[in-house]
Amino acid sequence: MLSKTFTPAEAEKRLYEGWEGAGAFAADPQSNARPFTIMIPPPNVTGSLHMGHALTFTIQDTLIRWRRMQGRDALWQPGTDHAGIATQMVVERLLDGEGTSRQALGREKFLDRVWAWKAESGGSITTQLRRLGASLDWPRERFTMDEGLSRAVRQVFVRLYREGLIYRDRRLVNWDPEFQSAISDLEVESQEVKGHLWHLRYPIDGAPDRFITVATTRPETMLGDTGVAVHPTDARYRDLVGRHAILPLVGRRIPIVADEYSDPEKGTGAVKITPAHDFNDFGVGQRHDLAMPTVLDLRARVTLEEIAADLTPVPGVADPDFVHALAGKDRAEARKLIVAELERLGLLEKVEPHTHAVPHADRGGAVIEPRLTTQWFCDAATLAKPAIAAVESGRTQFVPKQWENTFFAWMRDIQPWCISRQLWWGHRIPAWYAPDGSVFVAHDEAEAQAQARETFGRDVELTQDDDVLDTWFSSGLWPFSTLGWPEQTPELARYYPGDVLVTGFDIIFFWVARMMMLGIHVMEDVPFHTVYIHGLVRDERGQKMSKSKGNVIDPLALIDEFGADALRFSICALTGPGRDVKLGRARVESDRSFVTKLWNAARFCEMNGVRPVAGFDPVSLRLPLTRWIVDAANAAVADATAALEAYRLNDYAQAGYRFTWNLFCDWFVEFAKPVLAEGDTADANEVRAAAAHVLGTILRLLHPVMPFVTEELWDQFGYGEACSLIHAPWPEAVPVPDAEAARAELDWVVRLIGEVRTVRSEMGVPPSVKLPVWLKDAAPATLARAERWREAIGRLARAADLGALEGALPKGAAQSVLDEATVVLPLEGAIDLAAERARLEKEIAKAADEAGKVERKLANPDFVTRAKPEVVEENRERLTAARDQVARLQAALGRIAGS
RNA sequence: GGGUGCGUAGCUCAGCGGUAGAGCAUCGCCUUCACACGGCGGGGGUCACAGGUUCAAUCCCUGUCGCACCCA
Repeated sequence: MLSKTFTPAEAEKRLYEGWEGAGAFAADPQSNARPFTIMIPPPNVTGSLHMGHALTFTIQDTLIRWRRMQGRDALWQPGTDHAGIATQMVVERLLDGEGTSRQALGREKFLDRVWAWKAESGGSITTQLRRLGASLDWPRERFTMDEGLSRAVRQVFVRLYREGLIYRDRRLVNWDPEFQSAISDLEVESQEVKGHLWHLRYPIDGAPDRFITVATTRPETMLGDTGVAVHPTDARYRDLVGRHAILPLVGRRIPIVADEYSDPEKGTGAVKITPAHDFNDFGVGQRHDLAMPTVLDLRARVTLEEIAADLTPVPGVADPDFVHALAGKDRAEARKLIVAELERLGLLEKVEPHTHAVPHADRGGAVIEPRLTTQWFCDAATLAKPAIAAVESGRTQFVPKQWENTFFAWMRDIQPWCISRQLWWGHRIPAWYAPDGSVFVAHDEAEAQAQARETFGRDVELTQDDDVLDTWFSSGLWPFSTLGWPEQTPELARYYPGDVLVTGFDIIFFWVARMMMLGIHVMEDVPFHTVYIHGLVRDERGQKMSKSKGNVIDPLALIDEFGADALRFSICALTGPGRDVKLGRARVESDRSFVTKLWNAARFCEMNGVRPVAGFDPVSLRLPLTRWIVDAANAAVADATAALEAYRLNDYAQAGYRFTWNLFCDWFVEFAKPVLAEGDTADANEVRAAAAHVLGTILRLLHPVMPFVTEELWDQFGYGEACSLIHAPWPEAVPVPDAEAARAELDWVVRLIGEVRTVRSEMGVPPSVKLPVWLKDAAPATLARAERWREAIGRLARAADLGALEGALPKGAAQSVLDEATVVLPLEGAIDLAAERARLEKEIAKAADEAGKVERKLANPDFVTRAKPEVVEENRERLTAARDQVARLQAALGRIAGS
C-alpha cells in the first residue's frame, strides 16, 4: 500500500543510495550502445551548491537520464577544478586566523595544508549534487590537480611551447595588487565608480607660459608619463606635435605625439601617456617608441626605481625632493599628495566630477593595476581559428543559435592569454632556468637537465619557474584529460568528443572557448557537438541573486522543504531557451502540488486494482476510453520527446504536466471510476490494464525531471525491481486501434460535460442539486454516445437523467448548443428567466460577432482569390458553423420567450 | 559608443502571417468515496508605440520609446 503522502526526505536518500550503490549511474565502456556524453563543467572545489548550480545540473541530469532511458551508454563525467586563486585565498584566510601565513610555512608545507583542507572540506558540492538527484558517474570523479590531469597539463604545455604557441613575454597584464598575481582579462570586472577628471597643465618645453592641458582620472600615474598624445587632426594642437612638454614634478622632457587614440571630444583632447600603467597608453607607447617606466610596485605603492634617474629639478614645476617623499606611498595616498602639489604649483587647471569604469578583480574585489611584467602567454588567436571554423561549419552548434555571435565576436578579437599566475596552488609551470637565464621547458626536471646539458655541455643548476598555470588551462583539457589522455584509453576512444556541454552564457569565454581551442588542437576534434546555453537564475522579481542584496535562495533549503523533484520541476518548467529563470519559493511550493497530485493519482490506481499487466497489448483495446487515453499518452510522449530533442526543457515539463494532470487525472480517472466500480468485468479489467500502461508511461516520461517520486512509484507498483526505473526504456508510441473515433467520442463527452457545467454554474445551480440533461434535435449517433457515457456524465455533469427531449421544451429551461444538438437543462421553474435570456443573448452576440468577422473576410474578393484555398475553405466552414450556432441559440431564446 | 535579447491577461511566460493561449494569482460555487498540496466554473488582453509590406500582421520590414545583459 502506498502511504497517504510522499515523503521526499526519506525517499530521496534511500533511492539515491540505491541507485548509486547499484552502479546505476555508471557508463559502460564495454557496451554496444551508442554513447551519450556530458562533461560536467567542473565546479570550483571551494564552492557550495547555489541556485546557478541547481539550474545547470538539473538540466544536465534531465538530459542524461532521458538519454540513458533511451538506451544510450550515458557518461556524465563528474569532478571539480582546483580554483587556484579561490582555494589559495580560503586557506590563506585560515592561516591568517591561526596567526601564520603561507610565507611563514613555505611552499611545500603550504601545499600540504591545501591538500589537507581539500580532503577535509573541499568538494562539499559533490555531496550536495547528490541531494539534487544528479546521476553522475561518481567512481570516475576527477580533480584538476590529480596526477593524471596534471600530467596532461604538463604534456600540453610542453607541446604548445615547442610549437611556439606558448611563450614568455613582457607585456602589460592585469595585476591584482592584493593578491600579487597576474590575472586574465576575464577575471576582471569593470565597475562604474564616481571619481574625478583632473585637468593638469604640462608646460611646453621652450615656450614659456605655454601649457598643454591633459585630463586624467588617475593623476598618480603621471610620474610614469612619457608622452602626451593629441589627435592628428586636432587643429588646437597641431603646432605642438613634435615638440616636448615638461612633466611636472618629475622634470622629464616628454614628446607630444599625434595618435588617433586621443579623442578630441573627450576632456581637453590631449591625453597623458603612461605606457606601463594603462592598456591604451601601452599601445600608444609602442607605436611611438616611448619609454615605459613602472612607477607602482607589486602592491601598487609608488616606486621610484625606474624613474629616479629622470628626476630633474625645474623651478616652479618639478622638485625631486617631493617625488622622493612619495616612495612607498599607496596609490590613493600618492594621488592626494600629487594633486595637492600640482595645485600648489598652479598646474591643476580644474577638477570635474566624473564617472568611469574601474577594473576590479572578480575574486577579492581589489582594484586592478595594469602592470608591465614578464609572464607566460598562450597564442590564443592561433588556437581560436580552428575553433571558430568548427562553429562556422556546424561541427559544434550553439543552442540557442544566437550565442554563436557572442562566441565569434570574442574569439575573433581574442588577445594573448596570460596563463601564468604568481600563486603556489596550481600546476607549476614546467620550465626551468639556468643561471644565465636560459629556459628549458620539459615534462620533468630530468628532461630539462638533459636539455641543459646539451646546451651547455655540462650539468648546470636549474631552478623551476615559481609560477603556476591559470586554472582554466587545466579546465580546458577537461573533456579529454578526465578520460585518461595522454593514455589512449578505451574511454577516450569512446567518449570523446562528447555530445553536449551545458553552461550559462557568462561562461562561454571560460569553458566553451578554452575547451574548444585546446580540444581541437590536442585531440584534432571538437570536444562536444552541442553547446546548450541557459540563462541565469534570478529571484522572482528578476533581480540577480547576490549576497549583498540578500535575495539568495539556497537550493538545499528548498529541497528540504519541498523535495528535490519539486525544485527540479520548477527549474525545468521555467527554463525557456535563452531565457533567464526567475525562481521563487512560491513557485517550488506550487510545483510540489504536482508531485503530490501524481502520488495521489497513483494511489487511486492502486486502490482500484490497477497493476502492471505483463504482455499488455494496446491493439486488443476495445473501449473508446482506453483507446483514447493510450492514444493521448502517445501524443504526450511525442511532445515530450520532441521538446527534449530541441532542448526545450519548459515544453518537456509542460507536456508531462498537462497530460498527467489535465488529461489523466481530470478526465481519464473520472471516466474510469464508474467502470472500475463494476468490479471484475472485462471492461473494468481493460481499463485497469490501460491505466497501468498509461501510469507506467507517465512515470517514465517524468522520470528525467522528477526522478525520486517516479522511481518510488515505479518500485512500489512493481513495474520493475527497486531502483530500476532509471534504466527503464523511454516510452514510445504504441499502436491504438481506431484512435480517431475514440478521440471524437471522448472529445464530445468532454464538451457536453463542459457545457452543462458552465450553464449550471452561470445559472447558480448548486452542485448538490442534480438536474436532468435533455438533448434536443440530437442525431441518433449522438444519443447513442450519450447512452454509453450515462454513468460518467451523470457524475461529472451532475445529471439526474439523460436522454432525448420528449415533446416541447419544459417551462423554464436553460439551453446550450452543442454541435447539431441543443442541450436542455430543465430548471423546473426555479430558473431566473431574465438571467437565462441575458445569458443566451450574450452567447448569440459572441457567435454573431464571429460570423460577422468571417463574413466580412469572405466578402473581400481579394481574400477569396488570393488567399490559400484551404484557408478560404476553412473560413467558409467557420461561417457555416457560426451561423448554425446563432440560429440554434436564437431558437433557444425563442422557446423561452413565451414562458 | 558597439552588440545581443526582450516589451502579449495582475505576475511568469508560450505562440510568431489566417478563430489570442497556458500556469500562477484573482473572483464565485463545492469538504462529491485518490488528492483542499483538491474539484468545478467565471472575469480579465487596442499582443509597447508609429509607419510600411500583404487579400490578411501579435507574428515580416523600418523607425521611436522603454527594460535587461555583454563588450569598449
